[in-house]
Amino acid sequence: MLASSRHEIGTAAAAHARGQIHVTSELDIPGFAMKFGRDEEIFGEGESADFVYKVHSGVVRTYRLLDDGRRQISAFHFPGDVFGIEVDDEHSTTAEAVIESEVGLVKRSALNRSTENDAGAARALWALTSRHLQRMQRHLVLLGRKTALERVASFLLSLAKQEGEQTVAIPMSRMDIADYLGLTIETVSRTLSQLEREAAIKLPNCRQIVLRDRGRLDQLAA
Amino acid sequence: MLASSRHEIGTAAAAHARGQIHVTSELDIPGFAMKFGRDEEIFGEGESADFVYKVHSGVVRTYRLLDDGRRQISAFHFPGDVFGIEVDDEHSTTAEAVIESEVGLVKRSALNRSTENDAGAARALWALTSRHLQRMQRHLVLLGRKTALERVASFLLSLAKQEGEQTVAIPMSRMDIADYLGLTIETVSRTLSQLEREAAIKLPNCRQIVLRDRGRLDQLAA
DNA sequence: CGTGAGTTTGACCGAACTCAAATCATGTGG
DNA sequence: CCACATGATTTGAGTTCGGTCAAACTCACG
Repeated sequence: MLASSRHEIGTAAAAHARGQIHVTSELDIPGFAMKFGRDEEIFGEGESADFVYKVHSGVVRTYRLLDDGRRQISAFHFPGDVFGIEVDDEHSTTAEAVIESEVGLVKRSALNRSTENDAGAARALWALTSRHLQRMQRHLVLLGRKTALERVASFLLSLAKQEGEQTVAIPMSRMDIADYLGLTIETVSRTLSQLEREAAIKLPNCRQIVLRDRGRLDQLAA
Repeated sequence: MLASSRHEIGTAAAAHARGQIHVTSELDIPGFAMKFGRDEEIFGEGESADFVYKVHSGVVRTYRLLDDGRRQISAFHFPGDVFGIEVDDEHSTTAEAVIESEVGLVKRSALNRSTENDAGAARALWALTSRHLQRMQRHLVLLGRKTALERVASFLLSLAKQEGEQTVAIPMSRMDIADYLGLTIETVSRTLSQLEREAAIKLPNCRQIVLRDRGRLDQLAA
């Protein structure tokens, strides 16, 4: 149940202060980009929310931690996804790179300025937040009402949608999947094995999954 | 596991068309108010999202339904809470009155108009959505990582915060609580009984709970 | 190759679920 | 006002799904 120990190499804000940045332009608001290594923290829960982030490449997880180490990953963010938006001054989750990732940053102050003049920008920001909310609501059903088999099937399909391919690369560890689906790594592993026995998928190795019977998965995803 | 049958007396939009409305002003945007009886539907998932709603009195639940009837209540809305905000044209959840409730309505078109001119209004709308998102994230942890005891304790405390009193009125049924916490009614009931045996609470009747040892509840809520 | 983290598998356990019966609450008609 | 009918809640007994603990396996890296 305990989340594995994570090394905190530094936050985006800290690295920014250290000058480890690559300037670029982003969206319609100027920003810059940063690279984060595997498991590197992008921002921490409770930290000052000075930036909004966008995945350029790689995968990012955002999560909340309970006192005793139980972890709930609220979302994985893929290229094109924006994350770290907050109304309050503090981040309500921690964000880490799942694999080496390039992330675009926009200063929140700049964003605020532009939303005060530009109703379109304001609406875009709201729309992003609202999409997050929709994802959370779907996730809520999954965590509250679905079986392990259904959770894993839903997860695989959502990954497949990301990739569109027949064979899906799994960028995250079993621990990440478990903490996202509200299961243990053993249950995730067993469920994948079961799906393979049922010939719904094939797993050549633990980071690669071939969808063999998408109908079966769709049925399970409900 | 099946949600109990619900009678659909009509939607807000339909009633509006029938003229069953009480005109009033709401927030900084003019709107009107409606009364809904126990279990009456306010809007349905997939229906056109023509209004945004605010609880004046009573309690409202919003939920999603799976094909086979499994239900996940995403939130209870109490007086002062705004619900039914959508970016898309369709409601992503169903909303029903838990008890007789008076609800304020604002036309979305009016809201859109005002957010295009007024950056403050736009930000207020975004802030509301963002608060919903925060609630969802906390709920996510509860559904994914907490035990039945912890879920029920968290729920009681959140109700108590609504009321601020020592003795808490429970407006919703065990079924509602179960579908909110991702449990069964039997588990909810047993857990409440256990908390009573532990002297953490007292339940004079099934719709009334006295908080006896808030420290214990806080500890469980983690 | 050897080492160690990550993953899979096995055996067992326990929290929550299911099914069923008893109890409580609420509203209705006599 | 009481007695009953109906639905909601509680309690009980037994089951099961997913968790825990432990061992075996895999694979990437030095």
